[in-house]
Amino acid sequence: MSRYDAREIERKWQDAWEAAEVFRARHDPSRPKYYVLEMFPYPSGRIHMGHVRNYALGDVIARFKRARGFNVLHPRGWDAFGLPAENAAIEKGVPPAEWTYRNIEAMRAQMLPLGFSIDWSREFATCDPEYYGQQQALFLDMLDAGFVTRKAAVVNWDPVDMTVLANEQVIDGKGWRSGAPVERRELTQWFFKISDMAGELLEALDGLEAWPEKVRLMQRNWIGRSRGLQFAFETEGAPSGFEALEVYTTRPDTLWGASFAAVSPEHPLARALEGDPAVAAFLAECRALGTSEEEIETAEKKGFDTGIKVRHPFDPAWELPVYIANFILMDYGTGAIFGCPAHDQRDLDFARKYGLPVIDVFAAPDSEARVEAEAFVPTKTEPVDYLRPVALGPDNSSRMTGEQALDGAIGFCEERGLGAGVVKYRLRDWGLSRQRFWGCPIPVVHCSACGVVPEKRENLPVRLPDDATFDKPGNALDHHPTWTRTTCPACGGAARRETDTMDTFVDSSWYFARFTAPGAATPTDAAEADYWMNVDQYVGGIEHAILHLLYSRFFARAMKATGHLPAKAIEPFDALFTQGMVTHETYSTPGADGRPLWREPGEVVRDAAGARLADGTAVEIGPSTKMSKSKKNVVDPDEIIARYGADTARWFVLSDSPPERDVEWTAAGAEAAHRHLGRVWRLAHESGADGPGEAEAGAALTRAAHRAIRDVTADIEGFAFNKAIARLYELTGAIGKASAAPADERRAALRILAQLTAPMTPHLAEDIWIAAGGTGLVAEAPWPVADESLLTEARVTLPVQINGKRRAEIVVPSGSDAAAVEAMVLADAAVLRVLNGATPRKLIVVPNRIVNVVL
RNA sequence: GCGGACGUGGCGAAACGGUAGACGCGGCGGACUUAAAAUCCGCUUCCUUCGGGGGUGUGGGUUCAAGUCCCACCGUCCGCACCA
Repeated sequence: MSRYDAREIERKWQDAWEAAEVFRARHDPSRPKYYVLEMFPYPSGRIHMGHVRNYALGDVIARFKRARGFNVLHPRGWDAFGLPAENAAIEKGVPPAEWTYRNIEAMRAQMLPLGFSIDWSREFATCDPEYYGQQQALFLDMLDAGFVTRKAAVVNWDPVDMTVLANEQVIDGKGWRSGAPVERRELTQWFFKISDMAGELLEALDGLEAWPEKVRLMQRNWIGRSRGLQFAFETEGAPSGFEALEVYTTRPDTLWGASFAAVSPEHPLARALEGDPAVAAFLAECRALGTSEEEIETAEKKGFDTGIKVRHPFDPAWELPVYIANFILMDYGTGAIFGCPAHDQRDLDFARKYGLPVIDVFAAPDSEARVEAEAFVPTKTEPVDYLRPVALGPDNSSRMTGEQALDGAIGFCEERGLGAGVVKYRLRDWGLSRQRFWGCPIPVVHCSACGVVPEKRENLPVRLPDDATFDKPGNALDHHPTWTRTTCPACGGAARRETDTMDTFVDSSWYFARFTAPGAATPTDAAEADYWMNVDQYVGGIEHAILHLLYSRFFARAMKATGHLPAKAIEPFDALFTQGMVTHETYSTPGADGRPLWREPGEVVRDAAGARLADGTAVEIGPSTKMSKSKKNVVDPDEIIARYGADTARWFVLSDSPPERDVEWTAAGAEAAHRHLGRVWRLAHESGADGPGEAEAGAALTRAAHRAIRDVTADIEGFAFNKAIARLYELTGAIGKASAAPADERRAALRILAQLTAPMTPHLAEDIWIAAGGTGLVAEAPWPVADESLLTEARVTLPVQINGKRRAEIVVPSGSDAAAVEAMVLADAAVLRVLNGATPRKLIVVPNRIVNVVL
């Protein structure tokens, strides 16, 4: 072999790793474990550069920790249930299981050449009956333990996917997957009672110090804690059963500014009035308006005066009208509010429209201004002057912050029995029922005699049928001729299976625990879970910042409560890293209809002057965006591996940007990465001069190698992989220039380079390790340790600033004390020239760094 | 509107409050070659009268010293939002 042949090298070392079972994770209590996990992929059929980056990042950590002496668990599986498989079944007639497993085969075949240090013996797919059967067992345990409930609920109905969506899966009023506007339907649904855990899930965020602050903040906002007053208005003229109207408010301090009350169109009171044709017409109008929050938000505020009155809690003689209003959400608080137009823009718009009074409760300090067109809504931490406080502030003044006023108002109302301070959360229960075929069947049966009955544990898994047909819309399980027929586990009579399957977020909420014992006959194995949990480092995309991570945190708690995880695992991910995307320039030529015609990078010839097609057509270069099929700015990992090898792809996605930021894939960058690896290969294989060499050059090289050990180690630990790579470029350059160094020292430096580069380019590292006289596998070699005595230079160059401007530099022995440095500075010719006879007022000497002369 | 992140050469980016621009891309020059490719070496923030002078979005401030800390503003991106 006379040049760098990535393909041959990579195949050879992958075989060697496999033969030695280097990456097989074995329970070994004598060694500290380290569990590194990347978010598992959906088997769409092809891997993309985003996968390569995600797994390259995780592999650096896994290989580094292994070299540092940890017993590393680095597994991979497949998030295999979901709609695309059913869509394929509908469109192409391929059974979902066949489509899915075929995709898994294809993607695994694409992944293996990348040489990730995965323990493939633990691989599973969530659609394996062995996995989802355990998930069913887990579900039954959670049902027994009270974490699951079944309730009639207004649900988000996706009319395209024909399924129910969790609130969390509705984005801007549209289904997160289909993008179709969501409709509202009432169904009986299965729920995980995650809202019961809202407070705990919120508080525990504080302990997740190795999570990005951004993710913790997003979860905090999602859980949405608020404190306020819940109280009941006494009603006048309401139907029987509605003598009181429960209201929740976060601003009880504005009660003196109340001018109306309003209920949601879905409020029971509104429904009770629906017999009135006018009410019915208004409610119909509200429903026709659409149900997305976005539509509700942008619609004109409309209300219907019910004629009912409520008494103001502070003054029974003061009556407020009760409206049904289209902007009140049933899901938040009690679905009923009081309106304070002066301090809420929605209420103000509403009051202006219906001629209701606007009563100022507070104003900016010392301001005479009163609310006109815009409501006055200061932050709750800002002090304001209360014109009519419910209670005075802490210092008996009417000037206080909203928070102080809130405390005072809650206290005032509680003392008089007018209401209670309560904490509410925005987080709602997690609806897990899906009316789809390709998911984990919910293991219960419906018996006409016994009602809803859990399936017996010994009958698990409740398997999906292999012979479903997809010629009708809706749930193929419902259409199956025999699958739904079963016997009741309680009475033995004829019964019908539940045909709802589970949200795929359930599958991904515990897979990390299953990896600790993928073959166990129970969901987890206590000893294995105790040894391997928690995930020490989780790596994935920011798009999962809320749903997947919140659900997993909930599941971990429920699994602890049901005996499936140890107490330490209630927060399953000790550290989280969210990586950026892989982007690429976009290329387009003018299309016939005036819209851009997107061009693949392969069609485009790019040079300094611009870009054009092979036939010379000018190509417009657009901004670099996430690689996507629609814009065709996609680079296929297969092609890159075929042309340059896996190490080049790995090196490039790690090298150019910090991992949390987006990285732009460029053809020139990939070329450069490959060129560098070729250079490393040549350095190891070209026959350097034998013989004694020059001791000084050897010493300098050895020092450079040990500095690289120190720096690369620190950079990897700090996730600064781009900086680690910069240090490796430097070390490579130093070896290349050290042709005069003794051969032994040169080879020692090459072995250090092999070890330091192994997390990024593991195949090439093995190759140069052997070439430089290493024994065994780098993948099994301990991480090198820097020799402290080699890290300091004998002399350092200190810049000398005069009044903060750099004017000279002096060379002093490393570690010189301040007095010695001062003397040298004051004797320096360049310094004396600038001083021009002046006497410095002060000399600041920062040892080994800098000197500043102050005049 | 609220919350957060960010703003540094032609580009991707470095920089415990201590020489701004490490490292890479691109560019320029050179070596090798009949030539090219490959490879290697050097230069590459801007201005400059070659002495220097300016420079990290803008304007202030703190400090011996500010890309870094503080205040205000401008811009970009992300998250949340008629949430009572």
